Amino acid sequence: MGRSPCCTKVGLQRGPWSSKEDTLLTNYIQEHGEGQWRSLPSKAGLLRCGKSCRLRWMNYLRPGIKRGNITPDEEDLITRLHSLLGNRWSLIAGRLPGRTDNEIKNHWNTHLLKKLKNSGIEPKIHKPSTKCLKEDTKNAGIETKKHKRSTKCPKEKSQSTEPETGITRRRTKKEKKDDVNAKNTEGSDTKTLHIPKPIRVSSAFSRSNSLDSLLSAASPGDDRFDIKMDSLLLPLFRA
DNA sequence: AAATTCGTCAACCGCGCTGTT
DNA sequence: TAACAGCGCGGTTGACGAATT
Repeated sequence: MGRSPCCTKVGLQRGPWSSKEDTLLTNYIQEHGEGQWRSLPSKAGLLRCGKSCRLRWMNYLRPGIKRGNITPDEEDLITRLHSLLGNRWSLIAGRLPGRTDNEIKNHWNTHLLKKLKNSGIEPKIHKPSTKCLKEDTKNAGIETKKHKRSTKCPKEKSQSTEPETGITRRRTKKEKKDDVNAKNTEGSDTKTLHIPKPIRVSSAFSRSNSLDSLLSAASPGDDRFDIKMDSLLLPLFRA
């Protein structure tokens, strides 16, 4: 489908938000409500794109947002939900009042991932890490967009595309991760499996963030139900 | 003290979906 | 039914402070 850029980037402010911008956005939304993100910036007097405004509101300015101090209970819940849902951060966030998908995603990537690895658990499948589990993971229905994007040309980044000069430079985290992945697969005889086109489960039913709505949206016998059950419950049955 | 590396997280990017025309 | 607009999502980046060398 035809798709125009979300905004013309010329003349728009980027980077961290100032308190003045926060105030403008908050005031506007309090007066007019959420939505119409595309036209919101000009109406609110902001030099930001609509997406940026939405993100700022959803993650930081919205009333009831908790910041930091994720409790052990919350961590436990995140871990369990991740074992059920995979990287569906918005669904996971929906079960944690006051937490945003972005915060949970960050916390997962920076804290929980390490924690699980340190305790010998493969975070992606929530089982003890063993080589033979690789194929189970791929069949478990937990799929990410990364696979879909793998054919795209990588975005040009001045830092990461620097030619070999012999000069030490700071490596991006992606490069580091790629190194680890390369090491892990080195000498591996893991076969490339055909993976069916990933299905975005949340969108297959509704845009609600609610796990309950996801679970109740389809009924047994419905194709969508089978997909949903595979996606959500197979990892548990295999445990 | 300076240089380098690491860790964190706010923000950006691009894709795909739904709704509307 | 195609084209488009708007939105939400998940992956990734990069700035910045902390820790280490």
